[in-house]
Amino acid sequence: MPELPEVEVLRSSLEPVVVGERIERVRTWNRSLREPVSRGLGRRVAGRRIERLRRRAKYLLIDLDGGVTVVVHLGMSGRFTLVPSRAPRQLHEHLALFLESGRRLRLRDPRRFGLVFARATDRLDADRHFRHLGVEPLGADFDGACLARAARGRTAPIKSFLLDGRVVVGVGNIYASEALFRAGIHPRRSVGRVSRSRWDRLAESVRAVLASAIEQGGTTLNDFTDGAGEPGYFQVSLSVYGREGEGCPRCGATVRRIVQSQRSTFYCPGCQR
DNA sequence: CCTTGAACCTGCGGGC
DNA sequence: TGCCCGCAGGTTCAAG
Repeated sequence: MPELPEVEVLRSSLEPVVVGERIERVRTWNRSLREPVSRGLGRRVAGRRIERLRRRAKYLLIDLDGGVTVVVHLGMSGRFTLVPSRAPRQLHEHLALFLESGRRLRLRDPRRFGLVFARATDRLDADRHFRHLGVEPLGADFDGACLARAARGRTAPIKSFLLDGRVVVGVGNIYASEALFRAGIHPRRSVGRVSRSRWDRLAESVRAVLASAIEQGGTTLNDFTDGAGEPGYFQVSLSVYGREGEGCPRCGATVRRIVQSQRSTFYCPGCQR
C-alpha cells in the first residue's frame, strides 16, 4: 500500500486530530509483525502525550513527550487509522494505541510486513532502520547531482536504483515506474549510461510525481486510506503503472509490463529510451 | 562494495 | 462451485 505519498497523506491527516492526545495504553493481539513487537512497548509509551507527527522515508514517526518516538511502518498491506471508542476489533488488527479520549489508533495489516517500535527521539537517526537511509526526495538536497553521484561505479538498471533506499527514500514500485515514464527513461537502462541532463530530469520527475500524488491524497489500489479511512485518488492519474496493454497517454503506444528483481515494471516503449 | 534472488505473510481475481 | 496459480504498494539477508 504505502510509498512516500501515502505515508505523508496519513501523517498530515492524523496530525490535527491526535496531537495533544495522551496515550493511555497499548494493546497487542498479535506481536509477530516483520519484527516482533516488543513486550516493553506499552510501558515505554503509556501516559505520554503526542507532540507531533513526522515522516522519514516510509516511516511514520509519532513524537511523544519525554523524548520518546513511536515508529510505525505499514509494509505492503498496513493501514493505520483513528477509530472511535468501542469500535469493534477488526480482522488483522494486531495492535492499537488507546488514547485518553477513548479513541484508538489501530494498526491493521493482513500480510504482517509492518513494523512498530519505540526509540529515544534523539537517537532515531542512529537506529539501524534509519542509519543507512538516503536522501528525502522532497527535501532541499535531492537533485540530479546527488543521483549522478550515487550512481558512480554502479551498473544496476535504473528502476532498481530508484527503489534502493540507500540512494533516495520513499520511492516504491508504483512511483518508480511513473517517474521513469515522466522522465522518458527506459527502466532497464543501466545507471552507468545516464547523462547528467537526464539525471536532472529524473530528479525533477520524482519530485513532481510524488508531490502530485500527495495532492491527490495518495494512490488507492486496494486498501490504502488516510488516518480517517478516506481513500486517495492518484490512481486515476497513473500514466503507466497497472496499465499493461493500454495506450500510452502521451504517444499512444501500448504500455508494457516487464519483471525486474521480481517486481512488475510498467513503461511505454515509445516514450522511454 | 555491488547485484540478484529468496524469504517473510495473507488475500484476491482469473482460468479451468 | 472450488481449486490452483500468479499477483500485490516493502524490506532484509544470503550468496555469487
